[in-house]
Amino acid sequence: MTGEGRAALALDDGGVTDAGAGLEGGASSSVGVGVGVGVGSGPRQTRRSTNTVTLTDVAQHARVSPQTVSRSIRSPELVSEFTLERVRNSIAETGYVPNLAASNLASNRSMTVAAVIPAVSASVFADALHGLEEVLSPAGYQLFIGSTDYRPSHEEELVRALLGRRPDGIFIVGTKHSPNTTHLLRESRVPVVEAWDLTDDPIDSVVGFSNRDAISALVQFAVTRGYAHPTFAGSFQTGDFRAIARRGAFEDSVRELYPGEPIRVVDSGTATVDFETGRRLLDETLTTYPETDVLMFASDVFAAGAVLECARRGIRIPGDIAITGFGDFEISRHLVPTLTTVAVPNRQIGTIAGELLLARMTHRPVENSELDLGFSVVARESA
Amino acid sequence: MTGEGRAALALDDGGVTDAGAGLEGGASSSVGVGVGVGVGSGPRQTRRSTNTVTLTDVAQHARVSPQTVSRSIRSPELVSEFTLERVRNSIAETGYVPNLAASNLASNRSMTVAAVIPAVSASVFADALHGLEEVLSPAGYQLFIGSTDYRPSHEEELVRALLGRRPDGIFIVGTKHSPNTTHLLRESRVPVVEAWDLTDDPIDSVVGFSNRDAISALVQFAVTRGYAHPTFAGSFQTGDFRAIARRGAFEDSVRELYPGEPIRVVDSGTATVDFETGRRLLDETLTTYPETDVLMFASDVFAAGAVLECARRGIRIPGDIAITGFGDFEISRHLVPTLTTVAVPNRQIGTIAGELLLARMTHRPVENSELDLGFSVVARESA
DNA sequence: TAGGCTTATGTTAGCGCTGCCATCATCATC
DNA sequence: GATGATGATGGCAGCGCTAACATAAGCCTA
Repeated sequence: MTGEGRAALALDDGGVTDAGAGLEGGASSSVGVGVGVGVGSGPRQTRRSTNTVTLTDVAQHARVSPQTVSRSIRSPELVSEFTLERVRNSIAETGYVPNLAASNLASNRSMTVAAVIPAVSASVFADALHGLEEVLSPAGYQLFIGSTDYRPSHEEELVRALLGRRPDGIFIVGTKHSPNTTHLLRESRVPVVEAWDLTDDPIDSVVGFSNRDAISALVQFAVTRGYAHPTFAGSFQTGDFRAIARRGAFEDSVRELYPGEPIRVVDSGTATVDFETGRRLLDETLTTYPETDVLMFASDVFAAGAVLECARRGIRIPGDIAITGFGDFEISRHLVPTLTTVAVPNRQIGTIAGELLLARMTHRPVENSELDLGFSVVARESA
Repeated sequence: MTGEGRAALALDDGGVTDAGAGLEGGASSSVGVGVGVGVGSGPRQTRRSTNTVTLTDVAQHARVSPQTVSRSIRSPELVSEFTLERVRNSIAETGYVPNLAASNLASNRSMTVAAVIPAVSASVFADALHGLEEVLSPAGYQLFIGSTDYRPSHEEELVRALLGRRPDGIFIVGTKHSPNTTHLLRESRVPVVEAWDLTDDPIDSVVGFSNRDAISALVQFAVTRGYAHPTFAGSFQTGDFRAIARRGAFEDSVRELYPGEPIRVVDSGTATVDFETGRRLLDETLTTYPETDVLMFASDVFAAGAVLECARRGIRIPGDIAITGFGDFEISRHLVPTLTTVAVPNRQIGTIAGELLLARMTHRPVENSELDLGFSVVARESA
């Protein structure tokens, strides 16, 4: 360890008080609107604490009615060229920033979409969010993100809080929710897209693929390649219904396709999805089920950790043991050996969900609101 | 390729119209509030389009005033046990979800924090977001996320839109912004934390580390280890000021520490930060600057791509060429060989920024609002 | 030139909530 | 028993904006 950067923490109580914000910047600001300073005669002093510029201020400055300013912003085609010009100048000169909370309240549209995901830092969901944003942002919608950390109890609380913001649409990962969550979402009358899995009983719309079928296909693949002793490894924490579905699919498939073969599953419990856990899962597999000839991981991340560990230990893949992953992350086609896995349309889940929501929110007809985006088994060197 | 999941797209106009949401769920809903359906005598029909339950509905149901319901939610300690109980029941029975837009408007606090980041899918920022959320969520704040895609023009537009939601705090990556963006943020009078770099002229607060010093330390490290011909590789697109700062630091350090040595930089331009680009950068380095004995990447992702490519080609690390990264991603300590890199407090940037914002938003005094969290060079096998 | 149509702007009344104050009952204090 | 302090609740107005209607001016047609 060379070079250690300076560090200087220290928060919470101390001497220096909050400063900084009150700098009263450049030339273009502050109309002469003397509100907020008890002007004397009025029946009661106004409540405006922050002396921000309002639509009315802009209207006065441009010598038009507030409504005209509102129109200039929301539907400029209804306003004459001349007036529009004046209003625009006033907006620039006053530094007006519309208060969307007020707009939301008055118009009953928030121009937001709420996204409920298990974890922001999981790249698969980040990809989907990216896709969502890509579609919604140009249409003027903003994304509200909440993460559940795979805790169903937290999900309900979160959904409740997000609904409080009156989003125009909701994107939620997973198709299994608590009864209350489902009820809340149904009652909200807001377009909802459930993602990442399929279900017979959607709240509204679904965009995903069958986690069960994907694993079945992978087991089928193992059969075709002649592997005799498959083991499944992953972390199956209570709230991660997709991982649990995959595990169930593995068990069923093995029963069906490997009659007589014992069902081997290695579970890391609540461990995070990272390379380290992949190594540990490999380790546990090798000691617990040394007969394993194909080790199927519930995520490419685990698989990658295992592949790297094998490289370190000199275990040959697929010679000594074959390895498969799930997700087709970018790393998988760069590993040595490259990783056999299941490709899943992460990004596309986001974009398609976004388009679906957009159609719903603008009351455009939607042909199909239960979309199976499919998956594909990607055969590479590791199996 | 085996097993191809079914797919069934098709959006936009078609026959079937929007259905689904209007299921009028379980037993516990709908008070007898006959609004929304022109009731006849009133001077004008009300505007309430969605017949959602309001605070007034709950109040009527509980036979108390709206104010008491509001209090029961926001400061229950002011309400008697008996009343509280009744109100809580009414809330549950009516399925009331508070409208936070109205609350925001009336109270002038939105209980939201806006986060402006270059890209959601970049794991470093996802980590910071995670940290932010971890701190803000328990305090009741929600996160509004906007991504700029490294386009400064987009940043301004985004900040404007986010300010429209009247966040109580703002987290923004980077310390270099357009004059307009800076002006907007200053004028907003909202606590702002700029992150991921340091600056002499912050808008308000800063939490980060010196990208320049980090690279200098790394070059210094290269000197100590006896490397003679360093090359820097990365993608330095226009809006990524941190990458550009690192590049500049590399150039300056080489001038200082390797007098007479030419400055070797390989630039992949606007290429995305992924393993593939890392491989290409390695390739370009080997052909353009074959004399390179230590190749320093602007990100661990590039470095990992290069390390894997070397494994494939049989290039020995650090024997034939030494490699360093930046960021200390999880993969770096699992690669073979493990990667020498610079550890940067991603997650911590988020948590510290969150605490800072929280202090500011609750008007607690803050001792130091310019925090250098430091970095550390992590020496591993690859160099 | 009256009547209707179109276009541009203004007026009014809330959207659902909370800040501020007023009110009223209860209790301790002198 | 009058006084004030305390606790619990209600009334009123207004946050900043927009839907819905009203109005005014210009234009066309017969």
